[in-house]
Amino acid sequence: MRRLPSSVCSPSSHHLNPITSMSTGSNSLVWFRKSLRVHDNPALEHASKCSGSMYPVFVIDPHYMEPNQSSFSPGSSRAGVNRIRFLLESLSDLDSSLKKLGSRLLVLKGEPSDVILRCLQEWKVKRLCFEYDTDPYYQALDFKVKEYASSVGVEVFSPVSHTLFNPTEIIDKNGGKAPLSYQSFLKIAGEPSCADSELVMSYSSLPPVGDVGSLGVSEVPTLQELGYRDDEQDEWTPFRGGESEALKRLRKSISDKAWVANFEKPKGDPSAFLKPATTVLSPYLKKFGCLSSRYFYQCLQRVYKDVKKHTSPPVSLLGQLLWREFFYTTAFGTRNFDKMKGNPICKQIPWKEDHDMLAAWRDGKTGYPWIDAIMVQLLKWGWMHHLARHCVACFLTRGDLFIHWEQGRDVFERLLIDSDWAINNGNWVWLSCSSFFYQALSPITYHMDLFFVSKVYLFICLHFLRRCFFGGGIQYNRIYSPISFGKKYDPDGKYIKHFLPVLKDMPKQYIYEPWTAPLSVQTKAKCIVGKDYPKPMVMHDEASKECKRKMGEAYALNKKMNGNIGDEDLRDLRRKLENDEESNIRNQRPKLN
DNA sequence: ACTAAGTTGCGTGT
DNA sequence: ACACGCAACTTAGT
Repeated sequence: MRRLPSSVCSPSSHHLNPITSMSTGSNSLVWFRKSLRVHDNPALEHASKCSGSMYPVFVIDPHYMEPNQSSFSPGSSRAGVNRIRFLLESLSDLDSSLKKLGSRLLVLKGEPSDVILRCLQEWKVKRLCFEYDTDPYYQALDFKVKEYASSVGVEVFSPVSHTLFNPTEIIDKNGGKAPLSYQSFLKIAGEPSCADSELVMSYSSLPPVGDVGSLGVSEVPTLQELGYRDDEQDEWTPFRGGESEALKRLRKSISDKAWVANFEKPKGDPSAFLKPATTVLSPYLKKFGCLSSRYFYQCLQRVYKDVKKHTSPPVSLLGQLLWREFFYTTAFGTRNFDKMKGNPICKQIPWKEDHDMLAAWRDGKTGYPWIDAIMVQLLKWGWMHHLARHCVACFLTRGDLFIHWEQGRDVFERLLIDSDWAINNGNWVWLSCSSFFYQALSPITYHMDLFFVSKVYLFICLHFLRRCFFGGGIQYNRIYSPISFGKKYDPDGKYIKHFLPVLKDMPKQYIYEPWTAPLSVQTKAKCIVGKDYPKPMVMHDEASKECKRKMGEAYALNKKMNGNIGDEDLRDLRRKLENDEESNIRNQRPKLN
């Protein structure tokens, strides 16, 4: 077995009690939450060093897992069936890996801190090991568990191993604040400690599980045993959960060295679904930790070493891994990160509350096939390409509907198999132009040293100065078109036809705008717009113009108030914007007729 | 006060 | 494929 650097254990190393940590021959409990894997799992490794029994535990938390019939799609109120299934597959895979090593996974049900406390008592555990977690839910839960454990003399080992960096350390290095731009994050973060350390990838055997007593331990349950139905939908996610699947997928991705070396995120095709344009490693990395981010990092570095030229962050594959780190750090270092109100880095914007519009977006019934197909892919697969997520998020918020990003966030959080608290919230804040939205200058800055050479460079100089003083443009003006964005990748609409079969016979010149097709064409395609497929809920040109205007006013107010905007200010602005909108419509009406 | 720098748009033209 | 006009920012650091 190979050792890890001690730095990975840092956040709670002060919990190492010199008296209890000497108690060899005692029992240990490894509590799995994320990190549903054997490889590079420091909590498991530490627990396995006990010379008594080791109890590997997973707690089924009713808070997340209680079936809810009144949700808009099958699942619990917090998770769709796709993600619950993905979790159960991950647990089964973990259980079978543990069984091969002479152990097994013990599944218990209940409020996790209650369950863990009972386990500690019943099994006379002396060492409790679980991965450190920055999500607010686990911060509160873990605090309770640690309090109890230290009060009864149980050693707690809680290493940072979900991320490459320790968010606490990065925030400290940055003077107590989370860095707000990717570039500044990279500068502060530097090299991760796993860059030159050996990771523990496997074991020859694990300590045996002791007597489990009367605590209601079970095997990994099935969907049906948990009370879910999966016969209500014809298509489900093609992605299977688990560490074995994660490692298989990783090996397949990195075996194509040229593909890894040339990976550039903004160039991927969001409409590719038969063979997605990205690795689809996110479900394995993010939510359940079936794949170690540190192992992935080392694999990428090995590939980069072997090739002459490769892309770099932010667009490279490594760049994607570091985006995850960036969002974890920012989310951990920001108060009320998942809310607009009371969030110091979030613009206060008078978003609309409109349940019907939200439901139309959520159910894939906006009347824009590109948007609806993406939302159907979310419902069916629990996964979409990153840029496809951008399109629907922009459409819901600042692009067309002007609905609150928190409501879109809730839908994603429930349905995505890779949904992750920090990354999901971070991306919604970003896409709604509520924070971190700055735009780089063009590479023309590189010509600075040539300014004096000729008239040509004088021109470039003037151009540069203009760009410099007036900036690269603010992003709320840059709206993804629900018609043309998809078209440039998939002019035939294959993606739309797969996820919206009602449009499968619509000719390709109308597939992105079926309401423009003559009635004879709609009849022939057996798809009458307004009957078989909805009419567009807003006209994009007008709606996006309206949104830009509202964003402009909201930004101006934020600037004027220096970010200190109260409920009343926001209500007044909302009223003003709505009045303006009405009078604009009134003024336009005569022209339209 | 000033400067530097910040992940990924659209429509139109060649 | 690439270039241009569009409209005309905000923050952190000095």
